[in-house]
Formats: sequence, C-alpha cells, structure tokens
Amino acid sequence: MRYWLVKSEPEAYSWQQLLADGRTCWDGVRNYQARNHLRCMQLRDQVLFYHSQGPRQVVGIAEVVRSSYADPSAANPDAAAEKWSAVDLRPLSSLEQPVSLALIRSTPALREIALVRQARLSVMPLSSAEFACIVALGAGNRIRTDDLQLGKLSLYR
DNA sequence: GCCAACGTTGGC
DNA sequence: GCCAACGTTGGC
Repeated sequence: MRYWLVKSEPEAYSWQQLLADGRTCWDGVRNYQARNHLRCMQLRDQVLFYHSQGPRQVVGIAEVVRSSYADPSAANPDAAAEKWSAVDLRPLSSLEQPVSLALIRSTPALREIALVRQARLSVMPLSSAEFACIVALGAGNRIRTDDLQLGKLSLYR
C-alpha cells in the first residue's frame, strides 16, 4: 500500500465535486514527474486531496480505484497514449479538520514532505508516517513527534 | 496581483 | 547538449 497526495484548484475540480461524483478520472496531468507518480499508483492506494487555491489545505482522503491508463483528455489519443496517464479516484472520507499548508509547514514530522520541498509538483508520494500524521491532524489529534518516530501512530490503518 | 521557482522550448 | 527565454504554478 502506497500513499500519495494530489493537488487540485477547487475551481477546476474540488473535493466537494469528488464527493458529489463518487468517482472521477484524474487526468490532465502534464508534468512528467507527476505523471510518473500516477503510473506508480496501485489499486487501493490512499490519496490525500489538497486544495491549492483559496484555503490551501488537505481536505480529504481518496482511494485509487483504477490504476494508470492512457489519459483520455490527451488531444491526440494515439500519439498521447504512451505519453500521459490518468487514474481513477473515489472519495473515502473528508477530514474533520482540514489540514492547512501552514500547519503542515510548522509540523516537524512533515518537514521533508514533497508538498513543501517541491511546491509545484501536483502528484507526489508520501511516506506512511507523513500520511498518518496528516490524517491524525485532520482528525483533530495533536501530533507528538516522538510518537511518529517510535511508530506509535496507528490512528489510521 | 506580484513575484520567485521551476519546467519546457528552441536556437545555436 | 547547453543555456537563455519564456510560460506556468503556487505562495503570499
């Protein structure tokens, strides 16, 4: 099981829209590094959903329900078939408390997170500890760094 | 809305 | 293959 984070501008596609749709094709990624991450996604991998406009925050947890395939939004499907990829996602749950970028930045356990280190990447891998940390923060838990280091954080499984 | 960071393109 | 120019993204 791997963990990921995807960004979306709510105006383009919001978490609320994903909840309403029940499932969506995550297409339109036009960055090679992000695409490569999409291609590594496996069925049932867990995906944090981040809003990159308005309040910048992680708002929900989604799940991969179809692993990567040729991006149907690519202009020329024949030529683009090998070039760009998409996956399907479905929402699992909303975070009780969205986890803001500011909180992520100020949480020592999340210092190495790609969201902070590589701001422009729109699809990125998370370690299981990073994922668990954000999910715990989103449930309103206060995170103790030593809990993470000792691997005690099993609030999310 | 501005600006810095970064990815891509194209000329050589 | 390098690098400058340019476009885009994202944080504030």
